[in-house]
Amino acid sequence: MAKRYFSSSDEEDLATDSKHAPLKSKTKRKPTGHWSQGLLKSMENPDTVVKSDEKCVMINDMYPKARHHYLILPRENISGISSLGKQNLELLHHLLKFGQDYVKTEHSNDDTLIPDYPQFKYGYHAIPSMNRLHMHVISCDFDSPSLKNKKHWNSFTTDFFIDAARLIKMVEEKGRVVIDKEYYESLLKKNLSCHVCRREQRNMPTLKSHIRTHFKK
DNA sequence: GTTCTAGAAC
DNA sequence: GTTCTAGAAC
Repeated sequence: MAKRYFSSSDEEDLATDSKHAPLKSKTKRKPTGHWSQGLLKSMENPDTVVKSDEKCVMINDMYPKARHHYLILPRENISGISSLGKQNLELLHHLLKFGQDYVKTEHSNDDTLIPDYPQFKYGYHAIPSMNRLHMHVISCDFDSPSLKNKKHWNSFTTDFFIDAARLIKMVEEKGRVVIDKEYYESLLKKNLSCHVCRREQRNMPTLKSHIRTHFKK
């Protein structure tokens, strides 16, 4: 059963509204109801939470882009990577270690799917869609029905995905994370390229079947 | 972030 | 005719 960011009643309300109100009176949603605020609800949803401690909460990504895909969010309200400063360095280290420890205990016995390639990666999207700082913990198979388009692909397989260790280094050296929006947006539009052998692929279905050729049978 | 779908690409 | 992508969503 899929976990949802919004209660179905939210959507029914809107549907009812458009049916019975021809003038389409703008139903002003509370900010918390907007899709971009969904992670906060997921953090509070026991069905979605995988593990937590006093500083952070780990949840299952609702639309996993690989066989294993988690998000780790600090309990502290930090809107995103652009809000980070040196005062958050200890937290950033904690989030990374939290994810690595989880993978070590829960996935160390997993069969190696792609030989000579990292099994998991840890990091942040340069331009995230969802509010509240969240670190991705994702297995590198990228074998998932929810991975559907070029943006999905490039957001995990290009430098748009900022490795957690690299992000920490940026904060250590510059005191914050500077995002060149145009540059990172351009990465999302790059041609599809296999993350393992870097060969370009014609389209998504081709790519998705190609990456399977790297899997250990 | 997703869903939906028009029209491009094949 | 079918597959696939990409942009709107009030």
